[in-house]
Amino acid sequence: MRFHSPAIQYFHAVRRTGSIRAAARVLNVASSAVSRQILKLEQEVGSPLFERNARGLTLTTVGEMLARHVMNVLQDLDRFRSDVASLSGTWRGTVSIACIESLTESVLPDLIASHRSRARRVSFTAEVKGSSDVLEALSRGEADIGIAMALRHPPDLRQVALKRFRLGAVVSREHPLARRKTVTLEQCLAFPVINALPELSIYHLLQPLIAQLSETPEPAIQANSIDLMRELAARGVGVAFQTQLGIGRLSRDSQLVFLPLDNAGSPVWSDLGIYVRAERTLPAYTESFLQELVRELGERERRENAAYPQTS
Amino acid sequence: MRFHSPAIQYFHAVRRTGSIRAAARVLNVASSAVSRQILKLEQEVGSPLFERNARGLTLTTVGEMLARHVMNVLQDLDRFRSDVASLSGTWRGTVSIACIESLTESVLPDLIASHRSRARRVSFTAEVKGSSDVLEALSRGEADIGIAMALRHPPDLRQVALKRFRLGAVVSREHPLARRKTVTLEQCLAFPVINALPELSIYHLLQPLIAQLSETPEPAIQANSIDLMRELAARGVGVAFQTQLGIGRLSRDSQLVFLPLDNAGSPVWSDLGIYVRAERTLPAYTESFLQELVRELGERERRENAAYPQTS
DNA sequence: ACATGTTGATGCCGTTTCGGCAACGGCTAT
DNA sequence: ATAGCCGTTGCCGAAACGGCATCAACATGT
Repeated sequence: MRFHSPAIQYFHAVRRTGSIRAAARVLNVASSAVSRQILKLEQEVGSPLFERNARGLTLTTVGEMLARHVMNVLQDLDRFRSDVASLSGTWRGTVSIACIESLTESVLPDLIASHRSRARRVSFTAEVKGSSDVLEALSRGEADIGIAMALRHPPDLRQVALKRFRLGAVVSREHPLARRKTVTLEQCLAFPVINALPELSIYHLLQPLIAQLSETPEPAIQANSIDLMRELAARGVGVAFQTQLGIGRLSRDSQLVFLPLDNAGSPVWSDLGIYVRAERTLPAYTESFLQELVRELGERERRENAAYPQTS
Repeated sequence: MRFHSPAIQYFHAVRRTGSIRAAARVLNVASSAVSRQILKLEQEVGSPLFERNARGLTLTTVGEMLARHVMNVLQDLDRFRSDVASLSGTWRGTVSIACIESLTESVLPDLIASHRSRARRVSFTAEVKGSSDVLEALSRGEADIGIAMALRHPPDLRQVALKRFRLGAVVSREHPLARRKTVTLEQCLAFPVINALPELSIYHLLQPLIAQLSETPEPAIQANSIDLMRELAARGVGVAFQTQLGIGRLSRDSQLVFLPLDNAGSPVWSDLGIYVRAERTLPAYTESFLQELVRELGERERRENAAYPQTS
C-alpha cells in the first residue's frame, strides 16, 4: 500500500534521521536516490527545505511547514489503513505512547495488559519522558498519545482530557506522620524530605508553596526518579511527594502510606493531561485504547478523590 | 507543486466526476492512464474502490474511506501551499462558501466586499443551497465554509459557531400589523400568509407552531425563495416569515417592517450554524475570512437582539 | 431488433522517471 | 595530513507512465 510519492516518504525519513545517507540506509535505497527526491521537492516547492550543514540536514521554515503536511498525510494514511483493516477483520497496529513516570507503576501496565488480552494484534510502544518532552515527542509525530502534566500545551496538540489528582506526602508506615489523615507542608518539612529535582514536574508544583513558607527547609535528599523516591520513602529515609497514582500497588502492600497535602485548608492538585496531535484523526485501534485510557484515569480520579475527601 | 502520486489526483477526479473518461477530460490526460491508475490503486489497497456501473463508477465502502483520506491530503496540501505563500508575501487563494439564502441579501455580500477590498488576491466561490445540501457539500469537500440552519450535523463536520436570530413576520409598512412591536402567530394568520415550502428551513421552524394552533390557517401563497417572499411582502400581498438577517437593507429603505414573532410570551429562535470539515486545518486566508464571518454574525446577533429585546 | 453512443479495460510503444553504482568536492576530527 | 563523514552528480539499466487504437459490455433511441 504505497500510493504516495516516494518523495514524501524520503522527506519524512530525512527529517527524522537528520541526514540523507542515514535515511537511505533506513529506507534500503541508495543515498543518491534520496538526494535527488529531496532536490526535486525543493525545486517544486520553489524554496530550500533543508539547510545543509557539514554534519547533516536541518529543516528550514518552509521545511517545517512541509514536515507538518507530510506528518498529517502519513498519519492519516495509517488511519485509513486501520479503517480498511477493521473492515476486513484484520486488526493490527501499534499504539505509541509517551508519558511521564507517574503512570508506569500501575495505570499504564494495567491498561496495556488488559487491552492486549482482548486485542492481541495491537502492540504498544511506550516511552517515559519529562512533561515537556512528552509534548515535544507528540508534536514531532513520534508518539500517538501523550500523558503529561497539564501545562500550557502548544496549539498543534489537543487536550483530550484533564484529570486532577491530589498531591500528597508519601512516608513509610513507621514514620511519625503515618497516623495522620492529611498533612501540611510545614509538618512535612519538620522531617527529612526527599525532594524532586527540577526535571520532574512535582518540583514545579511544590516550589511555589515552599517559597511561601517563612522557614527555608533544611537540605534533604534530591532525586529525579519517582521510583527511587518512593523506594527511599518506603525505607523510612524521609518524606517524598507525589500523586497517589504513582504508588498504587506498593501502598496496598502496606509498606507506604499516602497522606494528601493540605495547603491552608485546601488540597494541592496535580493536573494530568492526555494529549494527541490536533490535526489528526486517530486509527480505530488507537482511538479505542485512548478511550479506555481516559475512562480509566477518570475512574481513578473519582475513586482516589473519594478516598480522600476535600478537607475544606 | 505536484509531489503527490498521480493516482491520488486521478482518484479524486474520478470520485468527483463519477466517470473515468470525464475525469480524464478534466485532467487533460488519456482515459487509459486514469483507468490504469485506478486499477493499480485497487490492487495496492487489495479491494475494489469503485463499483462499475454501465453509466460510470460509484464508490464502494473502502472507496469512501480512501476518498476521505485523499480529501484530507489534498485539503491539507492547499493549507501548506497557503502557508508557504503567506511566508513569501504572495497571498492568493480561493475561499469556497456554501450557505443558505438568508445570507445573500446583506451579510455575505458585505463581508466579501469588505474582505476583498483588503485582500484582493483572495477570490471567492459562493453557492446557495438548502441547509442539508450545505452540509453535504461540505462533507464532500466541495466547500470550505458552510453556513446553514443548525440541525444535527454529521460527525465529520465541526460547528465553529452557533448564532441565534429571532424569527419574525415581514410585512409592508402599510399593512395593518405594521404598527405593532411584536406579533403572535395567530395575529398573522388572520391575514393572507406567504408560506415557505418544505425546502426552506423556515418551514420546519414554523410548522410545529402552526400545528399547535386550534384553527388551521387559510390557504395562502407558498414559495421556495426567500427573495421572492420578501418582495411579495413588500408589495402588500401578505405576511412573510424570516429572520431579520434576510431583510437588512430593504427594511432600511423603509418599504418593509420586521415584527419579531411572539410565541406564548417567548421569542421564536432560528439557529444559524457555521461549519467546516472536522478533519482539516484551514489555509490562512480561509481561516482569516472565517473569523471575520463569525465576528460579523456575532455582531449582527447582538445588534438585532438588542433592537428587539426579549418580551418575556 | 438494430444502430449508435457511451462506458471501462487492454495491448503496444515511445517517453519520462526512478534507482543503483561510482566518483567528486567539501567539511570535521584526530 | 589523513581518514571518515557528508551531499551531489554523471552514467546507465529498469520500471513506471501516458497516448493511441481497439475491444466488449451496456444503455438509449429509432
